[in-house]
Amino acid sequence: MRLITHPIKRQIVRIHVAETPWDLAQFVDWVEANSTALGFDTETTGLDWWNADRGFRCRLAQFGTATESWVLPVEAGEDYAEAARWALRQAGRLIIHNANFDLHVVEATLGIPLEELAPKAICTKITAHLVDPRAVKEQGPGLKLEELTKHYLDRDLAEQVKGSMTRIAKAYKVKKEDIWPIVSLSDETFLLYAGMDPCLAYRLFHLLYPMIPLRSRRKGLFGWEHRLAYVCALIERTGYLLDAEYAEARAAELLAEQAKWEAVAAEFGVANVNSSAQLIEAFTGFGVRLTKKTAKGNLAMDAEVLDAIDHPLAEAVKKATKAGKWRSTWFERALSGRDSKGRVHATLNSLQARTARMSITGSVPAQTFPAGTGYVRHMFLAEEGHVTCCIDFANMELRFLAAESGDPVMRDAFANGKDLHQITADAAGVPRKVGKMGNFLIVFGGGWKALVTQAKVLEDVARRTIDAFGSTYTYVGKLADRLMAEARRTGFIYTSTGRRLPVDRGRLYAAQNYFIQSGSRDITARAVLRLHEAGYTKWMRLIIHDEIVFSFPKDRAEELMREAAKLMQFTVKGVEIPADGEIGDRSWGSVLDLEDSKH
DNA sequence: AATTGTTGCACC
DNA sequence: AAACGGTGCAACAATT
Repeated sequence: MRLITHPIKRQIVRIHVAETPWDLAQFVDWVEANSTALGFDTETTGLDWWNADRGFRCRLAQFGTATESWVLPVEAGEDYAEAARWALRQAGRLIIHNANFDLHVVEATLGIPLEELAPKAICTKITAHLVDPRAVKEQGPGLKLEELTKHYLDRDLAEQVKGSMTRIAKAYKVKKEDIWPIVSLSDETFLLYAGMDPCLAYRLFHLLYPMIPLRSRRKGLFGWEHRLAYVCALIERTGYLLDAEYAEARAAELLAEQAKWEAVAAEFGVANVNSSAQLIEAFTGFGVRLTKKTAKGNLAMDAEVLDAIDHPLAEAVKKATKAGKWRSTWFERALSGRDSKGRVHATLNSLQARTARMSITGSVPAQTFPAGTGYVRHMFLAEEGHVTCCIDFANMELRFLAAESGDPVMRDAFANGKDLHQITADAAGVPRKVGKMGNFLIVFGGGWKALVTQAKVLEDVARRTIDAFGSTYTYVGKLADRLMAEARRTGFIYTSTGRRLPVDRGRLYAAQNYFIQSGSRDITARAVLRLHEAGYTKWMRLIIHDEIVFSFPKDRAEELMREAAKLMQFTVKGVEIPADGEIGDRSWGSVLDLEDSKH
């Protein structure tokens, strides 16, 4: 056994590294003495846990308390893997940073199912988010283990740990992302880094849990965020069946399109259509006067600028960059993320944004798939004998606003099927489209200036629309005032689920948006939990803000859709937030085609 | 040569 | 008086 010692906050941590199977007897004694709760972490060859049948490996499994940890080289032999399995089952609680990842790793490489460990897992990322959801760039503590260590535990240690893998990668002369499969299991720095992590997670949990606001705990947020994360892990594990033939055909088609327009750009002397610098030079040379600036004060070269330029180069650039982006971001990304069974596994970050909104990352960045067309979504297939079904909430954010503000005009509009956008438009004497934009702008916390740029209307029209909103839905303003007053006084607002959200004092107007966005996310979250309890998880494929995508057996699809929509439907303070479903053929894209053909 | 910052664009 | 909220990813440019 090898012993490495290192302080956290001047308190020595003893890291035990098992080197022979004989060391495991001592590990067993230690686990038995500390089995109530153990910090846990793994070091792996990468992030692609779904590739355990073709190269993905778990290299180390680490267990820890506040002052001691054990590092088991599970890659080096079945004895270590068996000991790790035993300890995982022995522990009353497992404290893990970003638990879903390690639970996937354990299932895929050590064979303990999610179903067995998830109920006793505690995620420090969730815990930290309930205390303070802000990222570092928002002047918050952040949510990564290193960031949390720096903010809450030991600044110097965090800096050291942060740099350690970069230094090892340098020594091996490889990129940082390529170091994980090759770093030696006897590398002292790597073992220190690995052995420290479960101790950090253990300490963070004990420090942070009491800091979760009482109101959050009373509403059971800690528990249901963990159950939601578990459902997301199950959905991630199932993955989504990819139509590789379709994806490859589209990728090829887009590559040809891209090449065609790049050739046109080349004729005008632009070698790289993605280079703003080259384009600025070329257009300036043609005598085009560029004025729009970027955030940093440089000349902008975006779609708006290009749209205003009447020159064949502008057209070619737009077409070439779009084809290139769609090819690489959607089709090639999905194709390269396939597992051995042709499925792709998105990462569903169940508690991500400052407002708690979920994010979807990895090979299926589904939240940003082009809307209004099935072109990209066609590559995702329901199972054999199944059809795709999409159920989404109707006007969730505005209905939520109507409910929480209690505004009688808004409530009446929704209760009696009136056209809310038309009501706003009529009150301002503007077209319905402008009224609609105004309604959504209020949700975002925007003002008349934003309406000018977005709706391309004159200043007085924009002012009139915003004013009309205020005088028509008077209770909305009252809610905003209450939230801003709370934020000004305390720096926070509380949502109706007991979530505490920090509001920057210089951007108090954002309080209303946080309240609506977060409350809406929590409705979707609870809908997912209801669906899970009713046995729908095996059919769920993705959760996208206010929409859930399912793969239903074809012969029961109608019945399951009706039942699922009923489960999702929510009533907030007497206001219904209905959920409506659509059934397509096998591909997700077919659901959109169906909608198109109806209109 | 690898990492970090900037820009642009896809969405709710 | 006015205040556009929240994401992820690719490519290029600048920095280390």
